Amino acid sequence: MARRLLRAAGTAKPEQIASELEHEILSGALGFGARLQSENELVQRFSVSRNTVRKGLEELSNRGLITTRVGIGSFVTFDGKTIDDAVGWSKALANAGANAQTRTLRLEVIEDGALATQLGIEEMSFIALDRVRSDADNGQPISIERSRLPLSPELEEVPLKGLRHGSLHRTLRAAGLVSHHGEEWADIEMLSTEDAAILGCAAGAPFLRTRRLTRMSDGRPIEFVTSLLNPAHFALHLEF
Amino acid sequence: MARRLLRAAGTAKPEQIASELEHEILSGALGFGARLQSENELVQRFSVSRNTVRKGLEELSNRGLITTRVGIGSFVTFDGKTIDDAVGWSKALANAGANAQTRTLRLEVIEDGALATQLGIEEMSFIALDRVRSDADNGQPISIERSRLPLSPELEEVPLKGLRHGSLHRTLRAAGLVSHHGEEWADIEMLSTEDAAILGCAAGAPFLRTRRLTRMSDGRPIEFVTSLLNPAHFALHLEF
DNA sequence: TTATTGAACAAGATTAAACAAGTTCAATGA
DNA sequence: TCATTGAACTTGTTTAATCTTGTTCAATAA
Repeated sequence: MARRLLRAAGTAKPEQIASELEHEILSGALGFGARLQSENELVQRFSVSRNTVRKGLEELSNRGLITTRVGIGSFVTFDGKTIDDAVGWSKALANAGANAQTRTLRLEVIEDGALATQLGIEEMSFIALDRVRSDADNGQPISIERSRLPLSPELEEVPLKGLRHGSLHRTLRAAGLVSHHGEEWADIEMLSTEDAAILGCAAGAPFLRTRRLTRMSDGRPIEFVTSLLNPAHFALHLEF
Repeated sequence: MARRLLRAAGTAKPEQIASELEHEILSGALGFGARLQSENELVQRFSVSRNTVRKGLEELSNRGLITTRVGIGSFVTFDGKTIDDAVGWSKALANAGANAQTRTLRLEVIEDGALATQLGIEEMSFIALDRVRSDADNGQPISIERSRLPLSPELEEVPLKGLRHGSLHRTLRAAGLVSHHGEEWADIEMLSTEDAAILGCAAGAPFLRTRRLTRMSDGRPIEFVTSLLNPAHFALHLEF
């Protein structure tokens, strides 16, 4: 809850609770129809009084996210589309409204001690998923995404069976890996010769590079993804 | 505390208290979102009256370091690492830990119908504030920031009197213009010859460009700022 | 004169407790 | 088998006490 508290710093407790639960709903961790924890359970979880919990739930009810029924509990009644492939904090927008095609470059298990150290975990095995995105019209590659997922029992079958419906987000959700908070970096990188070959650009061309690390609510890293975006096709966009 | 008191000897008590607390905030002892001691606790800590404590807190609030809420307390709302005077959601981090110097290129009132149209407002007068940031060590320019603020009665004196404490954030805060939400875009721009001359780089060099629009809670635009950041010195960083 | 104090009261936030009322489910007994 | 009971859960509602900051004002000290 630490991250959420940061965002809601200086606000009243009911607002912090509403913010935390709203995030779980909008991120899809609590899907349509799901039952929230009972008020007494929330009392223990947030270490507040029941009155305070109830004010938070009332706020969520006012926002149209949940409905509450006597003797039963509170349920998610928000049917809006949850944002696929990550939370709605920063998205890369294609300038050309072109449809993008995705091609998988590789999907396998790798060992990466350096990344494990960087993430502060012991597990050195990762699922490596490299994908290249292309303009559906002319077939020109416009971005590369390299995902690294710490290998967990829930994900062991992924390299064999592939992604669920071709979506990494759905695969992670099905495995119970829901992103809660994280970090993103954005800077400029000059293309290496290998990447330039994949992307059909000149080596040394400046590309927008984003690196994103998402974590679970307990801080365990879920995914580290590095994207190379053709600046002619992409800009980063963020609403706050 | 002894040293602090010595340093602030001869100044008013509220100022001493503000100075002491400011030091704790700037040093990181009180991080973003942290709650300050209650006023009654501060009364005991500094052995002054509550009115005096409150004056000190009011001073900190004016400096943009804390916000205070009835029935809850005072909270640190100063991020400490924001490169520009803005909300602490996306920050450009200098790779070199160098201190940055800021030089004002211009501060005047301009007319910009295109921008007014883009922002969806009728007022075509803006305060234009262009600043260049330089490495304090070697004096090399590393970024340009161009702010455009819709001219309002509260801001009419700014071009004449300058910024409050040299800070745009404090000036806006004093004018009651508090940013509530907004948008940001980030992409790559090749330097124009004029910008290249200011920045001491070659024309056509790829720079990180961010454009940010902040609005008040009622949707009125407060500031539109375009930044050009030297990719050798800056990366964008976002926590979510 | 000015800064500071001390005190009182208002108003918002939070807690803790008690009780009412709706739901579920298993045990009970005819 | 079937209806009933009752315990154990749920949310709904109210109350009082205690914490917080907001505001005002007269007394006091430098």
